[in-house]
Amino acid sequence: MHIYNTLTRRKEPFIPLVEGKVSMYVCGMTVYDYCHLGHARVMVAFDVITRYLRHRGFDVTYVRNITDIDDKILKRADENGETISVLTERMIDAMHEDETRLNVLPPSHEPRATGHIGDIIAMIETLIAKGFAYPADNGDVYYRVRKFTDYGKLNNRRLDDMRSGARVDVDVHKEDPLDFVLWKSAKPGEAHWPSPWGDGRPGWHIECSAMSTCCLGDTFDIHGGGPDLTFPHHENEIAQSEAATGKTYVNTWMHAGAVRVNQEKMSKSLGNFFTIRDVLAEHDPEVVRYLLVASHYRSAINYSVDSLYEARKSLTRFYTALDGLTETVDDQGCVGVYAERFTAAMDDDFNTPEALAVLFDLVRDLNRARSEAPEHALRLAGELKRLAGVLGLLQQPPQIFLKGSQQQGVALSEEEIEAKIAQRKEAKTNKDFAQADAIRDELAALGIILKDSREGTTWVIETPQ
RNA sequence: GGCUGGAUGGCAGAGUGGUUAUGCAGCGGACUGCAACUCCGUGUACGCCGGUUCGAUUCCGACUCCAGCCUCCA
Repeated sequence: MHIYNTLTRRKEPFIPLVEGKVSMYVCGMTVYDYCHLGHARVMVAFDVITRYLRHRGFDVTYVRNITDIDDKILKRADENGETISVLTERMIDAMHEDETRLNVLPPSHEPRATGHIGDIIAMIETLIAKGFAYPADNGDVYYRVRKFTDYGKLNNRRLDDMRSGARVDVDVHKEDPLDFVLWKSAKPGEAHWPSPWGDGRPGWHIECSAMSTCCLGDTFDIHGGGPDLTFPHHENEIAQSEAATGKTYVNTWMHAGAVRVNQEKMSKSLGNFFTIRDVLAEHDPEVVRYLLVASHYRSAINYSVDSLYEARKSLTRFYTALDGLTETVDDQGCVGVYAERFTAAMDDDFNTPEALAVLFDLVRDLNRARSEAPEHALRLAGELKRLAGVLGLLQQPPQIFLKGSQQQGVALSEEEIEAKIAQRKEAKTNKDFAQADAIRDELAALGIILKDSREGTTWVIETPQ
């Protein structure tokens, strides 16, 4: 199995620290607002990774933190006239709801920054004791970047190049403009915790170092996150943790690709983001998940209504193939070639597009087998559902997907549609094809597509444009 | 300015030193009362310029363009 490592900028054989076990930490949400599709991308990417690693037999401990104390949270709570805990609890609930709808499994642990203040303070004390950090006279504690000689290794940056970029705040309290804050002193009225340096709150980067070490140990296998976290966040995490422990922090760094809109990154600061809940108000969650799985996790994806349409069409093909086949448990036999190809694709840095291509090949095989070799078709259907399940897809009953899930308003009830179909059957029996076609056209105008077969007539909801 | 990715057929999107990705759309055929679904067949693809090679879309170098990070952002 190979995974692309941001640190080395190449695919490497994946060898976990402890055979058969994987320790993984992913930077989660700062809970001051609803999650957008960029968050969905990270959630789904690492959900697929976790599911696949477990499918491969690894015992995965997946930790994803929640940042529940932060400048943006203070600001938003203040704007809303609510306490930070009321705000963060509401956003955490919303986040859990979003991920459940996207069929994202909960992480093994979901530590919160406010639950680890003691660990954070302890790590800062270690850094001060080792000379990697210093308290300033304003009550802040800063990390002494130049003391950590490996600083910049994740991003291939040198401190002196960054200086010339001149995009760093000059702060009279810092020894060096590039030093970053570990502990922020509280202004009057701000949420705060007591510390050896006075009342304050943790800086952003230190919480991840403290929580990951706390949950997974000084060194662990995989650290993941969004594309914009490589610098400075993950660089700073390395500086903090490796200075504090003297050990390698993380073996494999993984970063998801960006979600774009009109070729621009979807982000809070650009204001061009779609929240997950807004998108799910109009689209089947599985369609959104499919869209995210249909591209490789590291490549950028452009979000558009067209791309959702494509995703729905693809899922329709899958569900149409599964429709009417009660999957048998007997997944042995001569269908193993697909599992082999699927595994080969996923072993290669979680190549989900390739894995889906294998499943499409399986679908063709299945459709071909439907009439001539029904038992083979059943086995293939079972295999399709099993493999797609590793991607968190195709677990709905086909009819539920094809007849339109909850969101889509259909003008007729199922009974009314069945009545129309019965009328049309009557007309067909009487060779009144004009009448039969009129009924079919009438339903088609409502987005209901009829399919005749030897067994009778079924219907599905047309993929909305 | 520094750093990191990317540029594939109408669209989306993998991959490979020489042989079909896959999906959607298109075209031809089968099935059908006619359709839909499904199946069979099918097309002009690898940004640009050099280099290495018997042969490069795939390796190397230059160039152009796009995106991201360097400031809170997944």
